[in-house]
Amino acid sequence: MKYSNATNYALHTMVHLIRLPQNSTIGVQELAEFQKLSPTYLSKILTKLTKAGLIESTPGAKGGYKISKSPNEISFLDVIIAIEGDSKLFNCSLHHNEGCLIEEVMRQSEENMKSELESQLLIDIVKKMESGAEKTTGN
Amino acid sequence: MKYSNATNYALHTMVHLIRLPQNSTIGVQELAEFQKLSPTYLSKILTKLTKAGLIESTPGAKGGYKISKSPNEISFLDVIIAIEGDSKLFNCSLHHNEGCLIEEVMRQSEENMKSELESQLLIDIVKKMESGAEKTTGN
DNA sequence: GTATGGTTACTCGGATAAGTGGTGTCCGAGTTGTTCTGG
DNA sequence: CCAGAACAACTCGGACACCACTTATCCGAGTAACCATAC
Repeated sequence: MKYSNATNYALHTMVHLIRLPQNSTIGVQELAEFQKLSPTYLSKILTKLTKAGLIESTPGAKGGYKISKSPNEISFLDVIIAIEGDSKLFNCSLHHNEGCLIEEVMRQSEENMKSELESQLLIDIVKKMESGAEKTTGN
Repeated sequence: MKYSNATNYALHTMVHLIRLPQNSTIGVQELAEFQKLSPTYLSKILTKLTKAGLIESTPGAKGGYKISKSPNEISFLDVIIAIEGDSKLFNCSLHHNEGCLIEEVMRQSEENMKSELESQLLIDIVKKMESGAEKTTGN
């Protein structure tokens, strides 16, 4: 069990977008270049983020992507669900008479993780980065 | 991101083994039958549990599997690591100047989940099952 | 100068393919208990 | 009755195939800004 790399790219992209001056857009190639991955693949990820309502795209020349919601409404969990989907991590395939006790425990542990991810906002990361090391552009 | 089915099978098998009378062994086919999966595949899973030191096998006729450690020392996390491995869920592939802040958050949320799984013991599930519904064999 | 058409710079989405890991089967090898057989 | 061999019931491990998903590429379509040309 691992997060897909797409989740990694999505999170870094979101942080990058939040750091942008408001209402300015940025193209796929520029986003791809700074993460050292192909623009075509990144666009797939951006499509998912768009469908989740986290970012929005303006087509045509001078087009690109920008944040759709207010930065302090976007949590880690939002981005992760946009990429990974929101299906449960564990599903008991056996058919029990009633609820599976094992599944209950697994679900509880999953909730513990998600509640942490839900409380962590991307804007906090950005603030830390900008206060911590100003000289480095380090996304 | 999902747990593999093998983890599901492993957990149910462990619970089943714990419910067995002490020092009695049970064969693969019997374990496989009650979970409705092929013995050959289940043996792969049992091999992993054996290597993790959770169960032990006695070869030859009248052989089979049994719990290796005391039941109240076995947590959910032990079983999960035995099957899934103990690699981190999230790895930042970008090379930053220093530690990745995103990775830090992800790691923290993972720890929240693991600490829950570590505190939950299989024996607690067994106790609940035996006190709750005695008529049903249903694990 | 204004309108029209073409070019360019983008996003969008489908089709496709390689790579990887989970799932599952097959088979041969090793081990131990049981049974059979010869003395 | 006893010893040793054959057999059966198991686990163990490697090799292999299949399938699903991730990762990644290519290409055509749609859209909007920009530019050139003609009137």
